Amino acid sequence: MLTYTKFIQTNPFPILVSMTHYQIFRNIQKHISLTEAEKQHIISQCDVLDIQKKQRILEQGKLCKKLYFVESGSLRAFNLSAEGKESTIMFAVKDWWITDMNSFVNQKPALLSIEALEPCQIISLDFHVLEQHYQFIPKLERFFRIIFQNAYIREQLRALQSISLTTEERYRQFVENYPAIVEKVTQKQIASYLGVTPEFLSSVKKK
Amino acid sequence: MLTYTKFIQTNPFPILVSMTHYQIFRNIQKHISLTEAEKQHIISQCDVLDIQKKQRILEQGKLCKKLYFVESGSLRAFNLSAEGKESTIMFAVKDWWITDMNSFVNQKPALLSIEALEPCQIISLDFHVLEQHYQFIPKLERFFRIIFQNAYIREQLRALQSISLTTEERYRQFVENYPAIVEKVTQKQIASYLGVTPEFLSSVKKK
DNA sequence: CCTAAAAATTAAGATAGTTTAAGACCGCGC
DNA sequence: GCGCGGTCTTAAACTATCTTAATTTTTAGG
Repeated sequence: MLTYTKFIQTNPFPILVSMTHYQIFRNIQKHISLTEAEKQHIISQCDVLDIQKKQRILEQGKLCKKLYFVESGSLRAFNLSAEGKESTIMFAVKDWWITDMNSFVNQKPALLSIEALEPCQIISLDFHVLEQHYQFIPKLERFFRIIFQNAYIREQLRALQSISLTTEERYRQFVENYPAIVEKVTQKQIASYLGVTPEFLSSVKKK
Repeated sequence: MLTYTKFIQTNPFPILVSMTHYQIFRNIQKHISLTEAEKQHIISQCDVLDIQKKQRILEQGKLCKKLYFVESGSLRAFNLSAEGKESTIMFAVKDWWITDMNSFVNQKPALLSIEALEPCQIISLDFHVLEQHYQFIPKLERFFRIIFQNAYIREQLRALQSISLTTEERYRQFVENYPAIVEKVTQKQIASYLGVTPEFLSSVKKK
């Protein structure tokens, strides 16, 4: 096994910077532990991107080749229907993963566009690079097993709420569960996440 | 590595039955490969259950300790609201996994009851046993990573459809995506999956 | 084969949500 | 400091969906 010390001795890079300042590693290490060498290896294969407000990192209809982690800022993933109606699928704030997972995993055209709500720093992982990481750092399988497990649980709860609760109840739940998001997004975007018109959400809130 | 032949020679069990007749291993081996010894190990820690129509394997409000795989038959997972309204979260037919994942993973009270729609043979995996399997057969992390990844993709698509499509469109999608399920369940249950009343679904179908 | 119970259909009146349109209120670039 | 575009609110008319209840059809069990 490649230890930290051994890595330093054999390090092809002149300087080994500790990776602890990256939020992404704090995120990963909530579930598995990584050596400094592994972190160095991972980050060396990532792109760290600064993007502006309204900039899009994925365009509906294209192939999605990247998985994104949000170091700072916030983004929105949404679908635009043939009739021009936007439906927000998810918001991502600091410390969240985001992509069009179906497009990323199955290399199908994206149903979603992803757009920055404010200036963001994000880390992008390429599809093929991630597949290699799974081979060389198998504990990443465990990490993403847990990530997807939680994502599945969240989405299933959302599906339940969306078929069983009234709009008012769903709005309350949203505000309660995601207070950090409520502060960053417009009411129109919340409406498009709940699946109602902004006018109707406005009238629901009045009560 | 423990091969099949070597396993027979050292097998503590008097008879080694090939496990290929279990659907669950065909399911697992869609994504990873298992040795006969590993299959034997896994199955020895499972319960294979035969349950009758209408029998419940999970009751809303209780702790869910098991993950289920459907060898044959079909089941339904649903939530019963305080007002007495049933919402169907998922159907599971042959070759599907089913449980209240939030309850199973986080050991919280179940939001769902799970009930057989017909006589079923199911395989049940205990929570703690699965955690041990992850340790001793790490490739199971990969298997469930893929399973949860697909489950997440499906649920996210469902969430999108439920906020963006009309009832008629969602009904069409359901029939198209799950023809095997449509044949086994009542229209009332489909309505409760789509989040509409049976009366309304009936009137939608008339057109 | 018969019957009771559940499911499906139909229809009328009530509620939830949309559409359209108008006016008030920003925040931002010139 | 002005004007422009996007957002939020309000309201009226319209459509989708629910509720209730009655009627028919299907199903399961003895």
